[in-house]
Amino acid sequence: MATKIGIREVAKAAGVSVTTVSHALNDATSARVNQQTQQHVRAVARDLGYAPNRLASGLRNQRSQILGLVSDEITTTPFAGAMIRGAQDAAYERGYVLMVVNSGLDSELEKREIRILQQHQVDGIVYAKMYHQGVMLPEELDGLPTVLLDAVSTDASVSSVVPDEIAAADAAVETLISAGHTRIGMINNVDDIPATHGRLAGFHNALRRHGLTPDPRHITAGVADTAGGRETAMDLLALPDRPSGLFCFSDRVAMGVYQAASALGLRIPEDLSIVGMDNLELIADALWPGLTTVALPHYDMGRWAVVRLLNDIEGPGSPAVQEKLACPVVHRGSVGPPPL
Amino acid sequence: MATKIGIREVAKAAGVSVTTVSHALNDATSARVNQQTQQHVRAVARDLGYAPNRLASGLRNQRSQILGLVSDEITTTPFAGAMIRGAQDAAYERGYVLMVVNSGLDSELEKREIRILQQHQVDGIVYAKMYHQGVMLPEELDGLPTVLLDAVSTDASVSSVVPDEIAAADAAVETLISAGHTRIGMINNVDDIPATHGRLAGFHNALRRHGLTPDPRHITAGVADTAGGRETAMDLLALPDRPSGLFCFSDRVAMGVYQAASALGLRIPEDLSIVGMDNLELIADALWPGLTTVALPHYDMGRWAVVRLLNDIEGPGSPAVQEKLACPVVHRGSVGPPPL
DNA sequence: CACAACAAGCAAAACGTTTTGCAAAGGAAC
DNA sequence: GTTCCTTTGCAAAACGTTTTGCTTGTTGTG
Repeated sequence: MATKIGIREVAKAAGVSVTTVSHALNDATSARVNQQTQQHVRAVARDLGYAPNRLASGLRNQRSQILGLVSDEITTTPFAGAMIRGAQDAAYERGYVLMVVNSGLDSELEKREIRILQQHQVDGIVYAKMYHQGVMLPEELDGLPTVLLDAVSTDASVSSVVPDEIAAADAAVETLISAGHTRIGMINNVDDIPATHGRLAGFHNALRRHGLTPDPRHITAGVADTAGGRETAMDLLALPDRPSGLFCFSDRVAMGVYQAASALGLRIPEDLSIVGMDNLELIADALWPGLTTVALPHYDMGRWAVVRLLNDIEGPGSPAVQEKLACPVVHRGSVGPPPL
Repeated sequence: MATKIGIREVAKAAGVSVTTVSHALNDATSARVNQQTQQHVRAVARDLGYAPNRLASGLRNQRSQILGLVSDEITTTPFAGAMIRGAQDAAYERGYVLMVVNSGLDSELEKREIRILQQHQVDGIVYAKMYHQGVMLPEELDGLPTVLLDAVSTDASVSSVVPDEIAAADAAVETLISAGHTRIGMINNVDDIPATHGRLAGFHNALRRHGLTPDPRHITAGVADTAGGRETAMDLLALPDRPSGLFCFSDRVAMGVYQAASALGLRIPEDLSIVGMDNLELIADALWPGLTTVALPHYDMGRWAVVRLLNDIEGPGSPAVQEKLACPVVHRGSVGPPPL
């Protein structure tokens, strides 16, 4: 293998100094090099297949062009992938690269991993959670540009991005209302997390806007998985005046409702309309009929976080913002007009 | 903020030279520093909160302690997360960190991303695919230690790790046989990928070992998603001498079979036993009854790939190996004795 | 007592860039 | 023909480490 070619080799081959090569390649610095030489140097560099050593330039510039992404990743959902992909795409577009680290629930480990990222001189950190939650930032992040992804901080000095849970639930329920439903129920989660409260609020908002009053017995909650949804739905659907439309906390819960409906001999959407939430394609697309649901914008949140972080890094000073991203409704086949 | 503390500051504070600090901290180099001074230096370093700059040491050592992970990530499954987590855990244990990059199906983009990883001087690359496939390595990887994850290469000089599809399918079918089934069918995939052929082979192996001959009409194939599974199962289960046990190419297909069974009034597992494959918890755990299936060892594969890569990097010379990892059966409730 | 051997520590070079200050050459103005 | 810009280029310093000689004491051996 020929000796690794660095800027020196390029300089020699082009018959100029390394200074000139550097200037020619990073045209930024004012016209300190003539058009012709620049062209020439670039041609030579390309021919030689020169690729700058980013360790060296990072060292010199005090800029690594690396972003750290720390995540708890205890999830079995594909959400993590979408967020990371969004973040990575945005980073790529700006010439950065992502260093990914995950620590599960071990906060000691998390701290150690953050320190390692700092040793690698990351220019900033995306602190990601796999579901929308409130967090207290570990103090090792002090002084490092940071953006929260799918989480909000108790201290408001750091930017964050989360789904707009309220608007999302509102839109979900609106879908049922505009199909003609008036007796609408909800199966909520029992955990004390933002999604639980936000989605309930959105549910109420939509009904109120249309002058509908929900029957309290139609607003239930259970463990937010399929078994929980099934059990909760069994009771709810056994009611003599059961709702004709049901908003479910999540697609997994909705799947449980499908099972309960099937067990009770109810057809979807003829006898019961259902809207889920999350757009977990693995489930929403697989159910029969397809589940109408509202998508959590994981990819877009990942993107937003990195864009915001890079803006903070490259032009500091803008005040922190707490962003809520819109959640589009995805129509499939689980909503129809109410039975007569 | 106090001036960033580097090795110089530690040296000054400890009253020794930077050389001595370096030696004291990386005890590797033979006893060139006295026990006492070492202790002292370490204490000072800890008190000052010294953290080495890895850009600088990487530059000096020609070792970045960074591994690149390039993946196509077009998947909506949680598999990617498990693989990356496995890889990351293994990397962490050896003091390395992962730089993750994903390119979808765009091979031009992939090449550019690999070049960027090289600019960051990654010590090696894990080349990951999101489902088991054969690939041709992009030539930009020449000369860089590389391991394939969930893929095998046409050129056998690079190590790789994939699931043992044949053994996995064999174990799945064995589960049905040992429950007493003799009329066993399979719904396979139609794509020309290793999983398709491997799982079919495993199916035949298990039957043959027990002296069972499958009815050719019971071996079918369809698009490997839930709708495909449902349609294929509709025909298969309508047969007068339908199988009593069914091995499905994937959990998604199995979910389609559940739907078909429900539509035809067949109970699981009383009338029909089912084994899936993938252990897609989101589905296998949510189905009712739970789906017995065989797990793809994504986490372990991620780990294996990184361990192997680090061994190649730190002690080169061992011949490439094509590893197949075992896939454990996960028992839930979809297998029972055959109907009388 | 002379001399070697060794332990402990230091100064300086190197890794591959970017950037600052300086120098040479050319042209314009007087 | 001198002075003074402007343009173009270069040499050298710097970023924060690690490592290679080299120097100084100290101890041990004959």
